[in-house]
Parts: sequence; structure tokens; C-alpha cells
Amino acid sequence: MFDQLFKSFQEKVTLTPAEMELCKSFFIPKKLRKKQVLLQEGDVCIYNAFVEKGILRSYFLDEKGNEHTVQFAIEGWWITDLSSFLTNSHSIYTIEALEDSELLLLTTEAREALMDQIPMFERYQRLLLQNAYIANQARINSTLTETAEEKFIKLGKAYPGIVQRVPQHMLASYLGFTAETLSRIRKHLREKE
Amino acid sequence: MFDQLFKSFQEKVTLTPAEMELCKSFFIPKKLRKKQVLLQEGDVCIYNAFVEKGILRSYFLDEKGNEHTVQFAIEGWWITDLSSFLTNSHSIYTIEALEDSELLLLTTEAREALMDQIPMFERYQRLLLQNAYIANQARINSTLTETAEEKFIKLGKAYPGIVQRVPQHMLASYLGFTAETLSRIRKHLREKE
DNA sequence: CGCGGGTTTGATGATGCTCAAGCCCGGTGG
DNA sequence: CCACCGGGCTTGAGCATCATCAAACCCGCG
Repeated sequence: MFDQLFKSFQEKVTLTPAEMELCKSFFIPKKLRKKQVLLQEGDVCIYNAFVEKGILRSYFLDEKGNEHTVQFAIEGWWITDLSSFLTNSHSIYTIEALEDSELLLLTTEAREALMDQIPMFERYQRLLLQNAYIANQARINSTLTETAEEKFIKLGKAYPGIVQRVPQHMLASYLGFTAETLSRIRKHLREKE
Repeated sequence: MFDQLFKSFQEKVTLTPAEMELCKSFFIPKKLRKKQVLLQEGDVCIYNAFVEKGILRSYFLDEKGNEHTVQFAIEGWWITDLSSFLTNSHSIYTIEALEDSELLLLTTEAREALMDQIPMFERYQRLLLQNAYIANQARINSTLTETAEEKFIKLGKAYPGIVQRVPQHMLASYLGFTAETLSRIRKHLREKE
């Protein structure tokens, strides 16, 4: 149940066995079926979710009704609406499971308590935030400099696990173009070889 | 000299007068003339810079030689290449002054020391990072959903201080389009009224 | 006064979007 | 077991937005 989580800890910080044991009590295990929703647009996001198994995504709708995927999260990743979670504001995002999934949830209070009791957990959280910030910066640069085809190729290289497990139109909405465009890109790549 | 910095502290956390006094010794005051460079592409970013006076920007060049502005920073803002600063990697960005400016610099070591000695400073840093993350998320959403004209209007509303003080082509490169397009957008907005 | 960076304007073109239709395939109910 | 349904993917035609390239203009500064 906590395999992926502890693996994630160990990649960034060092926790004692006692601390790991203590951790367990703060997380709420939760299973989601495919298409079930963890956070509904308009609600306040009260959970930081860690994915033990499965795959989720967050997305929002613009005024024209177009879907924009913000993030995917597979095993070993965190997902939440940080803006809503941190400021208790209403979220514009929806977070849903794309496969049957197993999560470990952390409420705001549990997170604060953990940071108080285990200093290394605060460090872990800060490192996560730093990495997320840097990844977002890279994503902005990518939208400014790359063509649709380059973005898709890069995504495939960076996250092959995601490209294979997710419907095409969601990849397209993540990369910032339409499903039709992605279809044509794939055709073009096929014809190249 | 520290007016803007202490103002920024007070907006986010509470420091005792003694802590404020202690802080001062960790910062390195630095003046930059217009067009002078704080961080050169290829170097490792060793400073977190706080702007007391003036205005700076960070930018990078893509393979075609096009300039992309990443961030502007006016009085009361921080600017750095966080990715390079935190991981000691070579920066792809250049940071330069757009006007004669006065900065307060924080090295990696000074930052760590301050976080050790003043817990509220660590909280302040975390809040900055959170805000930066949220702002980046909003910027990504904006590029996905808005037209060039909408982006420009929004920028004017959000940061009128920047729009007035910065050359047009830098605004365009920040917003993700060309100087010619921005010129046409401005013409269009003029003709509307 | 002349230079040069920044901005404007015009003509043309590429990239990706929209709308519409057809196809493929897996799931469901008769 | 088959027919049907529907979601997702593909394909095509026309179109909108913005980029590119080139020229002219404007204006502050040396």
C-alpha cells in the first residue's frame, strides 16, 4: 500500500523506520474506479493525492467548452490543485481517474502536522514544489519554442508510460492542440519511417 | 535600502525587529546600470536577487535566435533562475537590468543560513515559491485559452507598471508572439475607441 | 545632423483550428 | 451470437491567426 510513497521519499530525503511508520497514520487510503472524480470543479481541494496505482489527470474547461488537461499522474506522482489546496479557494479544475486507481490522501491538517513532526517531510514537500515549479517553467518554454510535432515527440520520450496509457485527445489537450492535429502528427510520423 | 524588502516580508510573515536587523547582514547590495547583466547564459546562477529599485528581466534564446522573455521584476519582486540556483546547473537564461537598478543579493549559503536562523524566513521563501508556482500555472492556462489580444489586455490590467516601463518587443516576447503582432494589436485597440 | 534601435505597415505564407463526415472497435442488449 | 450503438480516431476542405520578410518611419542620442 505504501510502497510507492516510501520509494518516493527515499529518492529525495532520508526517513527513519519510526518516521515512516508514523507517516502511515496520516494518510487516508482511497480507491477510485475509472472515471470517478476526486475533485470537482467549483469545490475546494482539501486533498493532496499520491498515486500508488493507476493514473489520474486534472483538467479544466474554457469558455468555449474546450477541455484542457493540466497534469497527468501515474504511480509515484502527486496530484492536487495546489492553488485551491493552499489558499482554500474554489478550484477551476476537475481531477478524475483514467483507470481504476489506489490513492493515499493527505488533508491540509495532516500535511501541516507531518511537517511539524517530521522536519524531513517539510524538506520533501519543498523539493516536490521546486521540481513542480521547474517542470512548469520548462513547459512554458516548450509552448513558446516548439512546434506541435516537437512537443509530441518530446512527451513520448519524457513520459512513454503516459503516452501509452492515455486517450489521444487527452494528450492533445495537454500539449495545447486539438485531437485532429495530433492524429495528423501521428500519421506524419508513421509516413516518415 | 531595505524598505522594499521589509515591506515584502511584512506582507507574508511577521519578523521581530531583531530578526530584521539580523537579515541585513546576509544581503549584498548591488547596483546595476541599464543593460548590465546579473546572470549570463551558461553561468551558474548563484544569486537570488531582490529588486529595491528599477526593473530587470530574464530571457533566453531559442535555436532560431528568437528572444523569449521569461520574467520581469520591478520594485518588491524577486528574480533568479531558480532551476540553476537550486541545482547548481548552467543557466539557459540571461538576467539584465532594463533601467538603472538597486538590488539585494542572497547567495545560496546566505539563504540557507537565514532559513536556519529565522524560521519565518523559510516560511517566507516557501510562500514565494508557492506564489511563483501558481502564477506559472496561470500563465500556462492563459497560453492555452487566450488569443494574443486577450493576453495583452490582461497583462495591462495585471501589471500596468510593467507595460509602461518596458519596450514593446519585450512584452511581445513575454506574451509569446512577435513585435509586429503586438503592434497590430495596439493599433486594433486604438481603432476600437 | 545622422545614426540606430524600436515601432509600424504591408504582402505573403505556414501552422493549426473548425466543421463535417466516415471509420474502427469494444461494449451492450436483444 | 449478432446487431447496434457510441466514443474515439481519422480524413478532408476551408479558414483564422499569427509568423515572416521587407520597407518605411519615428525619435532620442551622440
